[in-house]
Amino acid sequence: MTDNLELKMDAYLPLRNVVFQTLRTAILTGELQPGERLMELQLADKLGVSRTPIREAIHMLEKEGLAKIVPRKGAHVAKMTEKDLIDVLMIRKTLEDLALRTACELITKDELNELEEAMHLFEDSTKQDDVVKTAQADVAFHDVIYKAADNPKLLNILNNLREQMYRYRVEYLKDSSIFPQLIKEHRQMYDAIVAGDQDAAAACLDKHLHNQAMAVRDIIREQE
Amino acid sequence: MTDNLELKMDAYLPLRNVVFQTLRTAILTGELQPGERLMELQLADKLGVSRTPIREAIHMLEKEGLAKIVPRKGAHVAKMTEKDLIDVLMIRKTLEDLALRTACELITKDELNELEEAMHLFEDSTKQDDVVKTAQADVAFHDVIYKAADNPKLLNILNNLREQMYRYRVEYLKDSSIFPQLIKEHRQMYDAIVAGDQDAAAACLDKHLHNQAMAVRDIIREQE
DNA sequence: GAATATAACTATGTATGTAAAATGATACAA
DNA sequence: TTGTATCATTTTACATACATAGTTATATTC
Repeated sequence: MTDNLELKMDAYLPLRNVVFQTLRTAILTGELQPGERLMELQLADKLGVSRTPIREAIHMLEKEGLAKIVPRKGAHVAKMTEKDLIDVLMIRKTLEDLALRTACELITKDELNELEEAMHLFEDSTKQDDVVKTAQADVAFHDVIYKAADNPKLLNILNNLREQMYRYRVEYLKDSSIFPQLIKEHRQMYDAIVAGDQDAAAACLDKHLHNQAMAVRDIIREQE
Repeated sequence: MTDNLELKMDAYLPLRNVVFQTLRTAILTGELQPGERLMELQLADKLGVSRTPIREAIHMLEKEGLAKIVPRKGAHVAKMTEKDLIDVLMIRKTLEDLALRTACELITKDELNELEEAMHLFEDSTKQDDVVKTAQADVAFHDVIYKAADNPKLLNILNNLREQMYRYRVEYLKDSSIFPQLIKEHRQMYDAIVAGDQDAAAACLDKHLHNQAMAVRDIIREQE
């Protein structure tokens, strides 16, 4: 485990949330790797807080599917097997399709502008060689779509499922040769949404997801 | 709030799990009603444990969508608005369809027998005038189907979504005049699965869900 | 040398004390 | 009567101490 976990005490938020964000980021960026143990005392020491907020943050991580808690044994960063990937993907495919189609129907002019902007921000980010930023911009693009579907519960589930895969995907995003493909897919999706063509948008999403899945699968296979 | 919450210390489980189960049951049976506050000290007193396991149990309830925690203000039993119902239903419809179709493909002989047994157990329970038992038998029937889909993540999400609605449904199940309809729907679904007819099963499920939705909607409207 | 028992240690589970925030009540002023 | 300020109370948030389960290492026995 890395030694440089540090709390950002920006705003006044409950400590558990700050700890949660800190650990979450560490997991998503690969600083804390799948399978790595999350020990309360150790983390409390490292972050300079007591065990209580650490405990609560770990429970929050479990809720997000990023950690696994085994009673009386402790917690570790959740690992993903190939079966897990298939399972998650099956659900994502179904729900992303639902979100996308709903968004096609409900999306407003303002949200379309937002989507266009998010698309451009993503394209810009790919030129800057900053993996984390690119990943965030990608998430932001899809988030605009999900939000347009106006179903917070759905948004929440999709974010959870996505996170579980995305932390395996950071590695893959370091290979900048895939950016043109991603940009193309985003543009196609945007165009289909503007045209209100649900089927076209859905087809595009399917391809997009498939590509992600292949990348994550390769990384999982390497680890096994 | 009722005064007769009591812990069942059956097995050796972490206290937080026991507390969680106790509170969960109380919410699902309506003993703790939507909107009712969940205060740590009060519950700790009532259940004869310290505040820590109560706190952790409440967080587990939040994860299940049964409680809502507001930082520095406390927790209460989650309330469902009509919009929430529509949102949840949209997701359930999609995912139950996925689970059912997958189950149609993967279900084994043994699981088919299990399903038939669960169906009969449900029918028996309706003759016994025990609402809780009937509700459980209904859940058990659908669980067999979900389990056959062999996707634990999907099972988990579906259970969560179902729970959020089911606690509103207990009232409705007290009206025994609806039992014949439910029994018929279960039988149709069973037959369709045995025949491997995905579309027929899905159509049946859709009707089943629709009926549930109407019942829950009425109860939500009454409360508003 | 292998196997089992036991003891030391580590990490989680639970209880409790203290601090800080939010709420509600009461008093006073406009 | 309404609005504001202050204070008491309630409740959560965090820290810490103690209890117990689980793990590992060591010693003893066969």
